[in-house]
Amino acid sequence: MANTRASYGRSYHHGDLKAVLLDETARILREEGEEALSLRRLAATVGVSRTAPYHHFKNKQSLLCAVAEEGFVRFNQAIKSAMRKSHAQQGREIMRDYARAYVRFAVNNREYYDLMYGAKTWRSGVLAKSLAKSARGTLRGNIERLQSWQARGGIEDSIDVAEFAQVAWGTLHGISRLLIDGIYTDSASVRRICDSAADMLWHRLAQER
Amino acid sequence: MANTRASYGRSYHHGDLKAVLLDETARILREEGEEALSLRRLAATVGVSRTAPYHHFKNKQSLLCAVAEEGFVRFNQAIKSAMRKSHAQQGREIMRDYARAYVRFAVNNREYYDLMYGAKTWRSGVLAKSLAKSARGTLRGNIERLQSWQARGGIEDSIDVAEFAQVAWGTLHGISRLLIDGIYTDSASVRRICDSAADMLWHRLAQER
DNA sequence: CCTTAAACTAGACGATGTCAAGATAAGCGT
DNA sequence: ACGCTTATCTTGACATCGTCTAGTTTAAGG
Repeated sequence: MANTRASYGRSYHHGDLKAVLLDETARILREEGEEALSLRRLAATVGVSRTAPYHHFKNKQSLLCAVAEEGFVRFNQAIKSAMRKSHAQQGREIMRDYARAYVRFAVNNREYYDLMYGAKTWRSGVLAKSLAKSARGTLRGNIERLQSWQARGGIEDSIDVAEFAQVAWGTLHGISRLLIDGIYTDSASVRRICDSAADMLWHRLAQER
Repeated sequence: MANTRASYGRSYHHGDLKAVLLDETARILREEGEEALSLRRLAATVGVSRTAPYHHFKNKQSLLCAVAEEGFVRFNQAIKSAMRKSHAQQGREIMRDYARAYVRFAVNNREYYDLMYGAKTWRSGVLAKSLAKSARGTLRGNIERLQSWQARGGIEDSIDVAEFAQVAWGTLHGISRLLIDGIYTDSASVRRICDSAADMLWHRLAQER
């Protein structure tokens, strides 16, 4: 039902276990929350013994990291696709579309977003290497896009775009987290908050200090 | 050593268990991380049987919520104290001092901040009532301060201060989270990022769209 | 067809959160 | 001073969890 990737085989050798585990993990996280995810239950749901997952992932943490990595792929796709569809011309509109796409992804894919930027994921050390590459690749991409924009004269020279990119990231991340964690009172006004943040960011870019 | 609140009694009736549990929980979270916190170990450290804590807290979650609540108290104190000490006159400087104080608290008291705005805390339902009061009290206080400021002419009338307060909260929360979770590459430039964010927020307040 | 290695299973261990039932002692009215 | 009540603390027990070790099954390649 929720298996977008593969059907369950019935043989002793499952044939596709790794992919199915990734999908099912994401499903459980989305529908039942992090607390409800246990390797044993996961294995049982998928129809396999409790230790089978250990032949594909070193431990629970590394399974979660793999899911997170998939999250980064999906995130980059979502943003790229949103910006391709956008027919915004002015910077202000572009920024709004970006902010909306960012927050929309986070809210609609919280099971991935939680892992992508969760403390546990980032503090687990070893695994974080390829993760850090994914995440910092995204940030670096943003910075480079801003730099080339600045070179073409679209952004004031006095702006430190690296610093700006970090602030912008923080802003969108914070709004996303407050929404995901259910802390904002009125999640009805997401749109307005997003636009307001985007305008503020754009203002910062469009004029000197 | 780390017990700022009470000494351990030796009698059958501990005498001060609840307070000691709160302190020791915060200590473990700070020094060893969330993963390392188990009620059993906590009880053992404090010199009490494993089920003793259940006479003071319904379960693990409600212990954590109590710690979070203490976090809100400390947070409000920290901010108030910082703003009292600040001799900033212009809005820009005030905003900078506020941003610095906010992020500084989050980073220096991550064990509390994590709980205060952690998903688990907020999704645990029942307990959240008094928590929500604490948290939203803070937001409401900010909004009211901005409103009175606006009434006195310090802020453009066209600004929706409630909306602004939420964006500002998101921005500072996001920066704090990225720092706490170890996602920012260079946490050395915290100061610059904070100031940059503050300036951006102030800009938004100080001029019409 | 036989070997090798990948994929999977069963069993076991220690740790955890929490419930139920009992032990202790502090406080209070008499 | 004494007994009762009740808050506080303990031991025992259970289900669940992550993960290790040692075996079993099957796919694949020479």
